[in-house]
Amino acid sequence: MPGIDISPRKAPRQGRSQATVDTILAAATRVLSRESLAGFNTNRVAEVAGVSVGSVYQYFPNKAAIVVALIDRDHAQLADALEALLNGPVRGSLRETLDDVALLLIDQQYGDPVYAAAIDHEERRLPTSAQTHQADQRFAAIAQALISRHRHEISAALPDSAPRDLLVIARAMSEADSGPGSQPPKDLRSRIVRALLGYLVMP
Amino acid sequence: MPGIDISPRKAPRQGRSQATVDTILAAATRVLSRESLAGFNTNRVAEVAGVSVGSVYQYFPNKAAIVVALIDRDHAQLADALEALLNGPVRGSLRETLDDVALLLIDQQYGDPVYAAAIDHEERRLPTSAQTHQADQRFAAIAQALISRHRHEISAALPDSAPRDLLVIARAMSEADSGPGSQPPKDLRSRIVRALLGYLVMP
DNA sequence: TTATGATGCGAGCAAAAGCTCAATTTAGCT
DNA sequence: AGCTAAATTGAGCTTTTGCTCGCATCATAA
Repeated sequence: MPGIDISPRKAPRQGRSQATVDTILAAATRVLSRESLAGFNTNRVAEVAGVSVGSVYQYFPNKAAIVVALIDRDHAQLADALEALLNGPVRGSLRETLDDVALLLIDQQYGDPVYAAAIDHEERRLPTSAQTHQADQRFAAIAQALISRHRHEISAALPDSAPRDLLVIARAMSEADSGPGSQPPKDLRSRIVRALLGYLVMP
Repeated sequence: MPGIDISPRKAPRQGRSQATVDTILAAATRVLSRESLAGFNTNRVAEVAGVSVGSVYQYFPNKAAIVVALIDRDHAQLADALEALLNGPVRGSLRETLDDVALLLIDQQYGDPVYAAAIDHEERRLPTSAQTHQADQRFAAIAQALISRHRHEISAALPDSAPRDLLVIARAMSEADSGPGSQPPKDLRSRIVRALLGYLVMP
C-alpha cells in the first residue's frame, strides 16, 4: 500500500467551481457532525452537497483529501484566533493568557463535539499536508512568543520542545471524554491552565 | 446502526480452544505490529494465526471485539506494572516515582510503536468493555494512592479529576509523534515528569 | 454564433472485507 | 467402540464504498 496521496487533482478556475468546492467542504462538515465517521463516505458527501460524486472527485483525488482539507481549514482558523489573542490590544498576565487559550480550545472541541472528535481521530491517521506543516509552525511560533513574553515568570531551563508539549497537553485535556452532546466540565478550563502553568513554572 | 456489540460469542471450554483464542490474539498483535490498522482484517488474522476465519468468529462476535480484547489485555498489564511499582519494596520521592511511571509508559509506547499507535487509535473509537472500565478504576486508584502518599508535597486544592488528568497528560505526551521505528527523545521522560509534577504542585 | 475548455453528471464497476453455515474432525466420557 | 458435544473448516455470500468514465451542459472569448 503506497501511502495516501492527497495532492489536489485540479484547481478551480471559474467562480462556480470554487463555489462547488466550498459546498463540498461544508457538506463534509455536516456529514461528520451529524453522522460521525461511520456515516462519512464520498457518496453521502456528494448527496448532502447536492452535487454528483464525479464533481467531488474533480477537485479531491480521494476521500482522505477532503478530510485533510477540513483539518487544514480548522488549523488555520485556530492559529488565526491564537495570533489575534496574543497580538491583541489587551495583554494580561501569563495566567490570564493561558486562560484565554484554554477557552479557545474548549470552544473548538465542545462547539461541535462529534465533528471535532472525528477530525481529531483522522488527524492521527492521515498524511500531513504542506499546509498542516505550516500551521504547526505557526503554533510553535505562538507558543514561543508566549514563553518569551513571560520569561521572567517561567522556568529558565525549559525544554526545547516546550511549545509542542504545551499544545499536546492542552489538546489532550480538551479532547478527553467529550462525548456527543456533552457540556464541558465546569473546571476544565482551570485544569488546563493548571497543567500548562505547572509545566512552565516548574524549576 | 445500533452501536458495536462486542459481547463474547462463547467461552472456550476445552484446552485446545483456549489455545486457539490465545493464538488468535497473538496473531492479531502481530498483524497490527507489522501491517498496522490498514492491513488488519479478520481473514488476515486467521491466516497468520493458522486457523480458519470460522474459528475466529466462534469466539469473537466481530472484528472490533478482537481489538477490544487486546486493549483490555494491555490495560490490565499496565495496571499490574503500576501497582507493582507503587506497592513495591522501594518507595522513593514523588519525583522518583513519577520518573518510574514515565519510563513505564514510554516503554509501552516505543517498544512496539506501530502496534501501540494502532491500539491508541482504536481505543478512541470502540465501545468500552466492562474490563476497560475496571482497568480505568484501577488507574484512578493508583493515581489516588500516589497523591495521598505524597500529599505534603502536593497542592491542597487539587481538582477531583486530577487522577484522570495525570493519565491523560502522561499518555498524550508518550504518544505524541512516535512514528514507526523511532526512538524516544532522550528528554521525553523528564518532560513528562515536569508536566505531572507541575500539575500536582501548582498552588 | 460558434469553438473550446471548464464544469457537472450519475450509473455502475471492482475490490475489499466482514461474516455465515453446512459439513467435517476431534476430544472426552461411559 | 460408540456417542455426544465441542471445535474447526473454508468456500463464498453480501454489503459496503471508493472511484471511473463517457457524455451532457455551461461559460467565455473571438
